[in-house]
Amino acid sequence: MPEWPEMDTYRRLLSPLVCGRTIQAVEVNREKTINEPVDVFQSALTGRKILFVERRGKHLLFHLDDGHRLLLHLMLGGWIYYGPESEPEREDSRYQVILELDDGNRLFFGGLRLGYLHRLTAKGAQEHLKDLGPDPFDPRLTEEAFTKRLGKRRGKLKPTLVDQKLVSGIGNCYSDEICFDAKVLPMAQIPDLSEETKQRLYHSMRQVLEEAAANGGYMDHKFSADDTFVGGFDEMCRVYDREGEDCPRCGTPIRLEHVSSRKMFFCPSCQKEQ
DNA sequence: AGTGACACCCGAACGC
DNA sequence: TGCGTTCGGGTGTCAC
Repeated sequence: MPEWPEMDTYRRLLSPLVCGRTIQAVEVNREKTINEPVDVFQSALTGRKILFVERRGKHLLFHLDDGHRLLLHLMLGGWIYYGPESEPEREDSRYQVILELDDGNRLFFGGLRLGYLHRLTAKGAQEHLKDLGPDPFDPRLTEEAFTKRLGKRRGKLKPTLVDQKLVSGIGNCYSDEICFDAKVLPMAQIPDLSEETKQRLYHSMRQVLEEAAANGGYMDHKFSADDTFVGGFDEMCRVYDREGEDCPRCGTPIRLEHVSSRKMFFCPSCQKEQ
């Protein structure tokens, strides 16, 4: 669920808090979340300094002072919490991994059912991310580069937008929001799209992701005790999870359809096939 | 190359 | 209310 805006929000919030901090202790409550034996993971991380935090697509990379990286993917329903103590209503055991920092705060990784936190070499991390497409805001991904890239694809628009090889970071929610903003149906066939529509998709992609990130994305977990920012975009979604509600543009009820077990929310009136 | 099916996992939602 | 069952959703992989 966490997509580009959610992960970039985490990166922005975490960077000033954890850069330069040393990991003092590591708690692992679910061994499958990590990629090596718990004792190896713990002793390798203890004493390591976090240099900086990088986002690649929906991944977060914590760069460590020994050249290794901690690679995080929240997948479905994962979240991050930061503070001296966990969220009051949540037991520590609900968190799969907890990193204790040298300033008395802790980084809590929760909801990692399919998500993971892997300790990798620089090479290992690179290998893991080798198939990721460009970032939506990569300066090399110009309007022309994007429309060309999209134009090479066949098939339906939505499955292509969520394909991390096309552009990295777009998932179920924002693909629907982008299609709505660009006034095109998510089930439209890419070869049918006009050049203008592909150009609109490019600008909608950047506009929607930027607006969502500026409002804290749609995460439903607080980042810290006094956090009122994360999740602010939840009520700003135009179509996602709004089946039956009025389209904010034309008033037609939003429709939900499934394509290969994937939800698509759209306005059947003001979003078009081309 | 696109499409669909499946496995992974477990909290949440649902049904009785 | 409470217990058992089903479902969802990103990604990787595999078959067609």
